Amino acid sequence: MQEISKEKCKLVEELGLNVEEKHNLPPLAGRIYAFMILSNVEGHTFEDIIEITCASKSSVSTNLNLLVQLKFIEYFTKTGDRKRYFRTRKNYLRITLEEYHREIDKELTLVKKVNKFNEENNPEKFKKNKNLGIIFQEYLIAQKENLELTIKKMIEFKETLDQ
Amino acid sequence: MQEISKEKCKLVEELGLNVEEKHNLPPLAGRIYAFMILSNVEGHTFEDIIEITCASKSSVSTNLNLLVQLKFIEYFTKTGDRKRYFRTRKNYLRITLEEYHREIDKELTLVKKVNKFNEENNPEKFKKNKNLGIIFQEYLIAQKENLELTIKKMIEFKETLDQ
DNA sequence: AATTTAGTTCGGTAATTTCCGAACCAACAC
DNA sequence: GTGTTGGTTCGGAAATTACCGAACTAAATT
Repeated sequence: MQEISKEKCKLVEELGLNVEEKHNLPPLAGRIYAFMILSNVEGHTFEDIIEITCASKSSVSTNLNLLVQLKFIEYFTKTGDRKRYFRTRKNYLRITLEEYHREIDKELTLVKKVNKFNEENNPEKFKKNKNLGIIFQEYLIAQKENLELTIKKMIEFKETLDQ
Repeated sequence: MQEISKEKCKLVEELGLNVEEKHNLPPLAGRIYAFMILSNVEGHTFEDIIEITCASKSSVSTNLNLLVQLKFIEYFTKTGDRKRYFRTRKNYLRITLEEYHREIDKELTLVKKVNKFNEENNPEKFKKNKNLGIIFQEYLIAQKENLELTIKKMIEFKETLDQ
């Protein structure tokens, strides 16, 4: 039985909501993941999660498995103990950034297509606005580069430390 | 009665989906907005939109009003004509960026809170991961700065041109 | 006054999502 | 074998969303 502070509860809700919408997860998955990010305990059991989230066994099972499958979390076991112990993966922040990267890439491809389309089909109307389209496109490129740089930084940092 | 190319139709769907999820709009609103972004006609009537989207009067009404209210589009009228003519606002790209900016800002505030929480409450576990949290935080700051720069660029560009 | 035009409002339905409970399974404990 | 622990699976309930049709309004037209 774990004691959880009011502060942590509030932060779990807030971070959970954010996780949920950034990664398009069910609310419960967001809360579980948020809780693990904010936890100092190395490994939470199935039972823990049920208590903390006040959700049913079935929902917790489904959402834990979803998070594992999406590689947001992982579990380990202890010899002579049937329970699973869940925790965030060590590289969960990098995973997040890599997802953002895919998103940006998709948006950039689309914006390029839109700009090209408007340049070809609506030259009168978009002559003046074309530059804005290009500025937008450049913004996305800069963002993508920043992402790539950050991902590289994270990998380097990790590699000098553990593993 | 407007003729719309296959290419445009496909792009409307693709861009519509993107708009829908980036701005959290109903699908129909996304498609309407996407269609206007890709249009060379200055001003589409209510009837136009119904035909193009194959949606009902009520849905079109609701979603057009939503888009107007959120300042994504605007309408003008012609003297001696009861119809409204809808089009994207001239600054619709800037509006988009400003929305992204609010989003990033929210995320940055949250990430700072999370980092602070973990530093204070989970020092053992997060000692090694703290730096990753900070790298993530710095990534968000860089992104925010890029956004601010781009918004400024857009405003400057617009000011030298019209108005 | 009656009709048409341009659009709004409201009630309800269909689709989707999220969660729950109950039944179930597999492994171990007694 | 019977019970308990740790968890999965499945059917359905509840909530939410997106859309539609029908009835409505308000202005213009005949």
